Amino acid sequence: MSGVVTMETRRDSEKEPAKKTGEDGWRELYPEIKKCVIVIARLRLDRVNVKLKQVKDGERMSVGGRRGRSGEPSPDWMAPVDLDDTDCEGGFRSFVKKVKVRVPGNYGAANGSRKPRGRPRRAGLLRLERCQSCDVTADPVDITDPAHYCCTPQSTRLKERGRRIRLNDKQISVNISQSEANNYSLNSKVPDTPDTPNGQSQDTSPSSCCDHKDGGSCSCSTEKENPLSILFKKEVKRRRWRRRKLRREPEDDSWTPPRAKKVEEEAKQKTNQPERKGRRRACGRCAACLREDCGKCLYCLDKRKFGGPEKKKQRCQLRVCLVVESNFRPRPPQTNLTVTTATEPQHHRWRRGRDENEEEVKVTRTRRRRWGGGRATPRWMKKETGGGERKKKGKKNSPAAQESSVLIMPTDLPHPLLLQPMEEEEAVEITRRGAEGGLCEDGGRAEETAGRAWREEECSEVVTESGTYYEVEVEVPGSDSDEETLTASSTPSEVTEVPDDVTASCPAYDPPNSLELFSLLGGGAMDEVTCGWSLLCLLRVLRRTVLPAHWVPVLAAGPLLQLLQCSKLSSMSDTIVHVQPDHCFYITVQSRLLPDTHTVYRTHTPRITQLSQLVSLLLELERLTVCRGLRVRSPTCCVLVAPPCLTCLPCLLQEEEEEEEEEEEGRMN
DNA sequence: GTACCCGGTTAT
DNA sequence: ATAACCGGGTAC
Ligand SMILES: [Zn+2]
Ligand SMILES: [Zn+2]
Repeated sequence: MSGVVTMETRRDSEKEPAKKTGEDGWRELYPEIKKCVIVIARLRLDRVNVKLKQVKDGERMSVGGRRGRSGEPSPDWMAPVDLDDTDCEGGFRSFVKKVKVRVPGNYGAANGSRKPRGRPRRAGLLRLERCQSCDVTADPVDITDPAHYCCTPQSTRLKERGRRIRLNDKQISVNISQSEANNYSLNSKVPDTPDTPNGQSQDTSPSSCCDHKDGGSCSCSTEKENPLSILFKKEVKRRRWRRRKLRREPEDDSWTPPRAKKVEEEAKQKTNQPERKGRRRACGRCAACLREDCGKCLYCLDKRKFGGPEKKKQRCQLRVCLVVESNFRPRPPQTNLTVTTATEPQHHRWRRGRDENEEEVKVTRTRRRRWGGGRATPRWMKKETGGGERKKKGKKNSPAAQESSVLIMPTDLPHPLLLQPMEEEEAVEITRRGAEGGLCEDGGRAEETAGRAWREEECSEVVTESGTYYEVEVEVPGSDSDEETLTASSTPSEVTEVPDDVTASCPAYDPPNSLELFSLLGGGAMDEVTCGWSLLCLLRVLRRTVLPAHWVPVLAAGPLLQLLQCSKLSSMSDTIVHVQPDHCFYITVQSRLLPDTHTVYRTHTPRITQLSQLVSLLLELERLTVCRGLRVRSPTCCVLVAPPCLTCLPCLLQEEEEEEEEEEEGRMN
């Protein structure tokens, strides 16, 4: 046994200073350490100390002193170690954990291991990883237990872990006391490290520890001492365990806490999320795709053909496919498209969440989509599983249920895109509530004049209690079918009631009640009559539904059901959603047809089969604005753009081109 | 084999 | 969170 080393991790904010006392310094001081004890303790609120004590093989730590509040520490967490001064104040305790330490070195040449991916690593980051020889599948493993923290990619598990490992986090004491026997290994690449067959298990690279790429030759499972990397990192804020892997990687190459795994799997099943297949591709048709590399942007300059170092390896910024991009990433305010300061793949951000753009090229509008990615599906678009009962009950007391003709508007509206119904959602969006619903018994309808003010409050309540789904309850009092409640999903927005008299063109006839359930799934052949009929049904439902502000449903010749934005104040004024008898829709804006390639077609099922879809569509439209295409209007103008953009890219480019031309002309003269 | 560039990983 | 790097999938 030799000295004690203190590894100090500081808050991100106080980086840099005293590097030598940090991990690097630690390593420099004790390059020969092979085994040690890690002590994690909280000394001060603003600092984390990890003490490392070198121990000999098999040596037993005999530690007196403090014990965890909950009694004996588990064998692996040997005991609290005496830390100087004040460390136990505030209810935190220190424990000792056996770890193996290897001296960091450079990857590469010496042991023939691979260069890690990603940014070049700073030399010698100390990494901590759960030993693969541990029984990670043993059931009652507490994922909150630092002992089970395994770390691989910084951005994934490590981050998860960091959240808990933060020693100024109260949880640490709890977590540690629950620990079980586990081994850690500490290491970074060392030249003298015995190599492994595929040269990967030693890799500090993200997928490293058990990257069975080569088909099961991983040494992790067989070699107890397999060194894994560990990184002490305090900062982390992932909300859930996330495991990612290359498509081709085998399933079990990395460890996910069982519980988290389970959750993940369940979630996956629930959302019916299709396996990701292939990578996304640009549409190849949009203005951007058809463009040539600009040769000026950051990525162009990176390309070999422009004499670049080929480091960034990204597509020309001006060629970022519009179809893909316009979907989810509003462009930065700056409209200067020749910028070279633009950030590197911002698109990475949204890409991650939504992976639907693969198959771009062949997707036609007849294909029904399912959005699975990203945040959980709002509940309203999920199948109701035995929630019927509960729902009713809950509603009874909910403010929403007590108001008539009032829309609840949650305040924090998620991106409308996230509200997309799943492809296979059931047609249960609109449910009839019979008399037994008993809503509103207490004269809840009195509120018709209620301003919008109160709703904010109510909304948040609703949101809080019901999680993340948005539901609008509309009570239609006094109609022939007394006490009828429609439930439609929606999102906050200005809302208005649909005036009854707007639908003048609607023939005055009443579809049978059985059709009031607006559900047109089932597809199949529908004759004209049926189609017209179904439009009527839809119209009828719409008339009873609170729609986003100033959208008015009317029936037009065709037959067509049109939704008009009647307000001149809306950015969507003069926009019409045309729903055809087969419930496919198209959109016109100021008499211009919204091009088929436009996002909204991609983000919505081609057929409107659910009221929710329609509402969602309208809400999404409300987010957009008409491309001003000031001086010129590109033939491929997108018509609707997402602010802060005011002009679509094609128009901008065209404008740009013309400007250039003009400039040249000016020069010539 | 090469060019392109997506998307995971890592530094900051 | 975001900028940067680069392995590797894919089309050719
Ligand atoms: Zn470019
Ligand atoms: Zn494109």
